[in-house]
Amino acid sequence: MSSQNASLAPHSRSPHPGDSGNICRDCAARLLSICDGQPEAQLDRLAAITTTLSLSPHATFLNEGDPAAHMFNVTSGTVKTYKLMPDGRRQIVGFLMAGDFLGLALNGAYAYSAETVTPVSLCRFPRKQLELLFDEFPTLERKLRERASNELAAAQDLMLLLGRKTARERLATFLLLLSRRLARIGLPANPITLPMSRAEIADYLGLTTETVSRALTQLKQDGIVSLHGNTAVQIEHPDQLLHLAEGD
Amino acid sequence: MSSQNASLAPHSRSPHPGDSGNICRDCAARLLSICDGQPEAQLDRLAAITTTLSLSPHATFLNEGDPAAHMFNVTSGTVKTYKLMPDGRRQIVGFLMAGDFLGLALNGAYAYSAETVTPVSLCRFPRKQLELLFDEFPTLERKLRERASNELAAAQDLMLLLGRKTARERLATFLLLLSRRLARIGLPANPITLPMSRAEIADYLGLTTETVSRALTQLKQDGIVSLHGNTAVQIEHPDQLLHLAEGD
DNA sequence: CGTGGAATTGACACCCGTCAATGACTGTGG
DNA sequence: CCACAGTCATTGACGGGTGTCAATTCCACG
Repeated sequence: MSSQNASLAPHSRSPHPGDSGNICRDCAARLLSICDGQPEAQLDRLAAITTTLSLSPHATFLNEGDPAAHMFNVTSGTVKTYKLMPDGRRQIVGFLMAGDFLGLALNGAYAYSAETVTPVSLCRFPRKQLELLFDEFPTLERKLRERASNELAAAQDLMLLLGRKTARERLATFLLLLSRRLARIGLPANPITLPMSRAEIADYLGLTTETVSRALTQLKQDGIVSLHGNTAVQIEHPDQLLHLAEGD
Repeated sequence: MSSQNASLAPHSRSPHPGDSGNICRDCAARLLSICDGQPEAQLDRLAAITTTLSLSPHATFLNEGDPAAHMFNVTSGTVKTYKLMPDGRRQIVGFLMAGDFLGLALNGAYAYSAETVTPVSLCRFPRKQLELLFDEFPTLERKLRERASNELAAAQDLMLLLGRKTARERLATFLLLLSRRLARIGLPANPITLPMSRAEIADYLGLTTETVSRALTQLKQDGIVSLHGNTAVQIEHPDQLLHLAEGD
């Protein structure tokens, strides 16, 4: 049951002659991605193997266990990557935004599934061809290694969260992480606009939607945050939120 | 309070002339590590910047937040990497054995602390010089990227465990992981010899020692495993253990 | 064979999950 | 512009799994 994905809508804008630039050189997410700092010549080569896609929300475009034929770069929107247990329990292992790379493979198969949260645009690279480019351009491989290291560090932070933090602390940590992340990609950091649902937050934090809701209400009642609608969260006391997140 | 570590005992066996080989070429863990498949010339260069260390158990040799001056490769024994919260809560993010690489940095600082579990020997590389070697030998960087990818996949498996599995399932998963890991480095896979204490298992699985103990007793009473002393665990029904680990 | 730390076991409390009901948004159609 | 429906979020009552605290028992080591 791979790719039960009706709304995948490839806008195959492969580079064509007559363009003033190429899709990589003009990429809005370039400075955020592994393409940052790559010389023009390499960008041209990269563009030649790139396909850009636009997906609607809630589209599964990658299934855990499927042969890892492609790698991706998110250029806009939010993607969730997750793992499922046979009985349906779900753990979201990452929310990916502009500049983030995905397509991690283990023995040639994807290690997780991926689904869009919002409308998303991404670049798709054939895995084999991208690996060949790595051989040619070590700076690209360097970028990817650095990226992998950062993700590993983030994963370990999440392990601490999942293994040792209370529901309240998890939510506080999450809000701060998201705030910083949004800032990095140039979106407002303080009235945070949550791209994802409570259920998705819960699956990321190892909780239930009810517990997320209760924890959020509690933060609101403590005056640490305020809510405006379901998706806007204003952090009223960043310092208190930080203390909460770190558990002291 | 960096390196409050009395038992660090560097046996500085830097390479010296007259040796039949170099410390990397003769390394017992070479085939398991990032050094696997590297040509002789690169191993010589690597050996030139390598210091080997022998540490006794429970030695902290790396502190979260300290400047990341070195990177390490475990050649024998078991190391734990962990993160601490201000109030003392601990999450072990990995047990590292022969062939494993550590020294992950975030903004030039270590992302976790590391402590020996058993007697350990490791190779230490100055970070700066190792990075220079990466520039020269892309195959080395490739190895490291692959390693980082694998660790990321392992980290995500652990996230699923920490976020969604019951105590019983966590322990089952742990025993299977450890069994496979021991096999890979050439140690017996079925009567598993646990290098770590119950408390360390607990800090890895996001539980308490009491819960680990209870879960283990339960597995024993179900006839799925049997215990011989505190450190030997025999898996009687690998299939049942596997089902348990996956939650069905 | 004795000693001390580690592991196990027990009693109990509490946080969070479960199940269920209510309430609040969003978008659609009258 | 409003009414309505459907989905999502919140709130409540309750139970269970795991943490906490304490007392044994076991085991490795001298």
